[in-house]
Amino acid sequence: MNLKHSKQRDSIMEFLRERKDHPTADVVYMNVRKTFPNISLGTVYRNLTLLADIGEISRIRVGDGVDHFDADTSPHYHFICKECGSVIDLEMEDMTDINETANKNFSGLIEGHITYFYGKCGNCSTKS
Amino acid sequence: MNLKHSKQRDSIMEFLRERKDHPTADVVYMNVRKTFPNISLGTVYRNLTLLADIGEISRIRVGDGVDHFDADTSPHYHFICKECGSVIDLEMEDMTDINETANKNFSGLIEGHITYFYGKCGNCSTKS
DNA sequence: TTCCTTGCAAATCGTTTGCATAATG
DNA sequence: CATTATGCAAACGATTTGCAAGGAA
Repeated sequence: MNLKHSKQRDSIMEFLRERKDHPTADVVYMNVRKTFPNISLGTVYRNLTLLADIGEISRIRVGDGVDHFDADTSPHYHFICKECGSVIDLEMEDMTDINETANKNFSGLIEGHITYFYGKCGNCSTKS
Repeated sequence: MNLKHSKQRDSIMEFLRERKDHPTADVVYMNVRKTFPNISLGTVYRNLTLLADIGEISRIRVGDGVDHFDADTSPHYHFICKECGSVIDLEMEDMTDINETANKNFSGLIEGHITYFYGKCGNCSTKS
């Protein structure tokens, strides 16, 4: 894959890096538009997909029907608040051992797992 | 919620119960159509959503952009093959303890987790 | 000058919904 | 009869794609 520089892509990366709340494509679009008023949603999607493909960012699917994106590609777990829907990083050790547990009665080959936790975030659990 | 009987719904449930490969709405539609040629996709979606809401079946989101459905509502983990995309039940103990692990450095309240494993299924790992 | 990237709009995909009619209790 | 369920088609939201024009190497 042959890449060329693009100010739009840089701006998307930059925005993603300064946010730790895993924005959606639309949120990226809204914000990058402050710098590039003419950028199109298509361009945002194209770049997010490209960046995810080359491993610069990661795509997070938490089952809310919308893809979230994260500039932090280091392995870590996510928490999703049932109330406000926010996606939060969790500070906990990696559970690579559960792959082996899962492999015990399995005929194929387990290479990894995706886990996310849900409940109420700090904000929403005090309010109620 | 007030329910009335419907042959279409019965047929959907029946089909789901005899399959353990977690079919998508479209697959359900294709198959139930053998019995009810005039059934509409809308009806299939309506019933799958209804059945999932009342807990008769469960909706599985594995990040492939399509919802899968499972007549087995008992808690269990799933495996998704990277090659063929099939969704397979795993026989392993429940890992409720990881909720507490995750809660340690977290300010909110963790109520549960969703985990799925990925890799190559028995079929696809022998072929390659 | 090559060919990657963009903006725009149309298209696609999975899913939902409004409406008039049919089936159920 | 009162209501829920259906079939159909149109509507939807998120994402992708074709194309002609713009920008980087």
